[in-house]
Amino acid sequence: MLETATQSASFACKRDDHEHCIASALATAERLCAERGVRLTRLRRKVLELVWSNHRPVGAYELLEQLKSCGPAAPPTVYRALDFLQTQGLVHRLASLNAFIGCSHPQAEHTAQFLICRRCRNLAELADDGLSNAVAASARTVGFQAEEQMVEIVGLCEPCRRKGEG
Amino acid sequence: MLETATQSASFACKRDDHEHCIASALATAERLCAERGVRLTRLRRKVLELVWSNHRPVGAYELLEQLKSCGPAAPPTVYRALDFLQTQGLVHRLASLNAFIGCSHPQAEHTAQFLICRRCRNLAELADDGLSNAVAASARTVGFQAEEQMVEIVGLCEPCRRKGEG
DNA sequence: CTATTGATGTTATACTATAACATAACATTG
DNA sequence: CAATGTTATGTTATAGTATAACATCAATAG
Ligand SMILES: [Zn+2]
Ligand SMILES: [Zn+2]
Ligand SMILES: [Zn+2]
Ligand SMILES: [Zn+2]
Repeated sequence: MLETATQSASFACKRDDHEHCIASALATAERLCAERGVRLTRLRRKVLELVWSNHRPVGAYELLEQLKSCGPAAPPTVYRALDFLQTQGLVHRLASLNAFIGCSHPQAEHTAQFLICRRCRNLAELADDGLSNAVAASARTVGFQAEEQMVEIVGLCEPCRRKGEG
Repeated sequence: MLETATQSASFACKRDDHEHCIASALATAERLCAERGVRLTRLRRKVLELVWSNHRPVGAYELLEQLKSCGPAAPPTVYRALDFLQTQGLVHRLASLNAFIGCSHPQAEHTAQFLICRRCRNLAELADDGLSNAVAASARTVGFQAEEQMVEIVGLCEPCRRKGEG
């Protein structure tokens, strides 16, 4: 499959595909961690599964509640797992929501942009290299060397736009 | 003075100009609030002054401590003032830092981008309409209608870049 | 096996933000 | 001015987010 510069996820995922979408994310994570020689432990795997199961930006304490159903868990438990998953590029943190979301293409290095629908609360991840370059270029005009970008966009996704302002 | 699409502030402000820079921000705020028929009360004005005095992204509880030196103050005191100032476009909130900064050109409608130096912790505000349009256009490619943008860029400002990685 | 390292458990605490209700200041108007 | 409605502030409590510090456990490596 040819990959375009701009990829999106989550808005596109139908409810029916969702089990597959979780399984696929976990399989990719297993593979990447094996390749990298890092340990996707049961706990970390479980947290990643929960992140994908929610299928929308989810807070650390929400994950904690869900995690408690399979054993004891305290805040550091979930934050440590999330730190690992972020380091491995398997989840992203959304600064404007204090929430986490599974990365939809963790196999590729990318700077991501996030589209947050204010109506249905769903999220899509872009990896628009052109946009990312434009951001870096804009910073460079004032002599600033960009290293990390946080681009989070709030608005209406297509389905919600069709349904009207509601 | 001709204004270009991309404006920057804060990195450019020398320490010597800083008193003037605070006074000017307060004067502009007074004028804008008068024009709009909203009340820049003593408390709100004081909070805005503190935001500018710090001259870098500053947390609500830092402001609270500073505010306590002129009377009683609790968290809601400072958060309410900040809410007002944000609504009037006089300060911006930085989602990635949980911090606030004075807007460097509150007289004009704009979507801002923020450059955060990881070394000196200073911040510059851009208002690059071209970039803002590029962000909106990128969202539109997947049918998303952008309404609010959060663009926060971490890296090295020019002076810090010259001084080396440190 | 044992030393070393990395991962998890556990408790406490720091930091960020808002809810809820009481009081005070300000504005309108009769 | 007095009565009233409205906006702003004071005050207390609590919700929500994240990390420090230290103990224990599990997985390698020698
Ligand atoms: Zn991603
Ligand atoms: Zn939507
Ligand atoms: Zn601004
Ligand atoms: Zn710097």
